[in-house]
Amino acid sequence: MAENQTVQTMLDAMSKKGWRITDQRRRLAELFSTTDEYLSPKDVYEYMRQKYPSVSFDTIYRNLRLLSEMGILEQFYFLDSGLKFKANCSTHHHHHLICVNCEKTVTFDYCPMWHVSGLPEQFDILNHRFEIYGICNECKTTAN
Amino acid sequence: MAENQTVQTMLDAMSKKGWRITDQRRRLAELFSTTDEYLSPKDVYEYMRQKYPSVSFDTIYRNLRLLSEMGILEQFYFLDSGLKFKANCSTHHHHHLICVNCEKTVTFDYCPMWHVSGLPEQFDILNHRFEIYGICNECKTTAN
DNA sequence: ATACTTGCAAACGCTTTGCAGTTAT
DNA sequence: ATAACTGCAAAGCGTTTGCAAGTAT
Repeated sequence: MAENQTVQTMLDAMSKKGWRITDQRRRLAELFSTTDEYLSPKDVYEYMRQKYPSVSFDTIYRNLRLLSEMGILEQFYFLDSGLKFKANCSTHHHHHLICVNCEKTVTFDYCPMWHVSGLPEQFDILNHRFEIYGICNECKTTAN
Repeated sequence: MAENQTVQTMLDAMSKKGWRITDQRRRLAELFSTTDEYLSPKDVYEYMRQKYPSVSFDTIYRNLRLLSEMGILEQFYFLDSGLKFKANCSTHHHHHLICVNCEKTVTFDYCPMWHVSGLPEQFDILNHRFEIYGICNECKTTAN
């Protein structure tokens, strides 16, 4: 996906932090650089298992956590399907439409902080979260 | 809290659904009608235990889930502290400032959907989420 | 050579379930 | 009276941990 980080960007970031580039981590980078949907640890496990049948869940979790901590991945907790991960959009500040059916995301540039008003003065703002949920075009037109 | 639902409102809603008003549920309603912070199942358990020492976690969970399903409570998953609950603000549409330290919420009326633009046409919007995170005045001025 | 990473197994915490006894309606 | 609710115990699930063997640097 055009917006995503490349495999090389991710691997470079890991190297810079002193982490080793193992086959599993390379494959993990490949996975997240080519999908813009949220993936559960189980999704990742299933994917990794295709190439590394003996991969274990704890390795998946460890790497997902490390990648999240260094900002390569972002986490999102879906109330009905639990914790999921996707590549962080590093290009520029933006927000997402999220399809509640397929969980695909679409980015848009509008930021509500441009216009927000009526906030209490004495509150130090650190960050914000704005997401719009709906049904994407494909899910509308596909019977499921 | 002025914005919250009253105990009676909650109990009426339960009765209307055919649920029975047990002592525990009354106390649960009391708890959520008088706090505007997010509470974890454990928080609720500790509170309930003061009056009903033999209360069990599964009863807490069952009632929290039921109250959430009927819209009396809303759930929120904090990535660092897990699932929490608070009374749903039934008064009118608004959004929240959330203090990342004490998790107290402050409401404000501005809604980003008033101004949002640049969205893909073919996406059916169902709902949205907008939250601002920061440090509230009390947490700023209190050393912790 | 060394420090990091992996897979295994076990533990952990949070949440749910089945069931028998109890309680609100 | 009866249908719903509770508490108990046990199970379930997702996630984390300790450790010995393996691997990238």
